[in-house]
Amino acid sequence: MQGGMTIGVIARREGLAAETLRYYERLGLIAPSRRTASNYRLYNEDAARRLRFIRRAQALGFSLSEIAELLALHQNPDKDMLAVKDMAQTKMAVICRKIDDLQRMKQGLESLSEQCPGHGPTAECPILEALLKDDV
Amino acid sequence: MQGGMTIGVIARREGLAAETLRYYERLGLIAPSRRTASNYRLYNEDAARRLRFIRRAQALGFSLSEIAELLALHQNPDKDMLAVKDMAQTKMAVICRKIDDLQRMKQGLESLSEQCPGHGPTAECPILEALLKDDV
DNA sequence: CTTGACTTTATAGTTAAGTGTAGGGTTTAC
DNA sequence: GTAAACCCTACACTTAACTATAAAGTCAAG
Repeated sequence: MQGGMTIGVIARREGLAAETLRYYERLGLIAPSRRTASNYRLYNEDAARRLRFIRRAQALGFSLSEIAELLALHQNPDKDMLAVKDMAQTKMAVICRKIDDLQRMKQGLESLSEQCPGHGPTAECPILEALLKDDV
Repeated sequence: MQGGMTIGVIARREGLAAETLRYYERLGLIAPSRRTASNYRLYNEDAARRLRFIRRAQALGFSLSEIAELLALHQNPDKDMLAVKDMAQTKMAVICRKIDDLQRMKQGLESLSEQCPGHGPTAECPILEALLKDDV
């Protein structure tokens, strides 16, 4: 078995399950560089680099389909890096909105929590009362 | 059809789909106060209050199963409001961690975006290069 | 008395990113 | 030469919160 890593070897090296690699292949994210006579996938260092790309891009909040787009942009010499920068900035905007939403949730929980004495029957719990109250 | 709202009426009033109400019922979140002779669900104001409870609790980041717990706490006179406060504080901690994660993503995207001149072939894009680079 | 807008149940599909299984073939180590 | 560990495909399952469908029954208006 020379000239490449089998799926188990590269998966172990990159900290993924072999099925995850096959899944990524179905999505068009990575393909083995070739197959053995017995149809085993063989991967090279380029595949390992792509897997690290995927991991890092996921850590920045990109979905697998967005990562496929990013990889396609990288592959295509006619494309401009503006497209990449645009994706990064769009993603930043999405993340900022999520942060805002979460901060609003946090503040809501904080102010309700402050009103709760912390003991007594739940029927008098100010948190539950606030959630149940009639006014919209 | 007196003495209650049919599923379509309360759903429209609360801005939900009727199927969502049936779904909530399967999860044990709300039940109609009674059924007509022809087996139609009938809801009262209490159900409407519960639906608003669900909506507000969702807006604070609680899952439907957590909301079921909250409603059960409210129903049970033997329970203490400490349990509610604990859930609120646990949820706050979860939200804080999510905010941290997102802030780290945002900073990563920001610093990569700053390095990108914004035009030129994608092969030279510093964002893609950073994601692809060999060192761990 | 029929048409259309409701309602009922049970069941299946959606999204994202995997994970698990069945039923087979292959390679490696002893 | 055989057992363990690996690989193949195809398909089903997972979670959360819905959403949609089919096939049937009910209700209100004209």
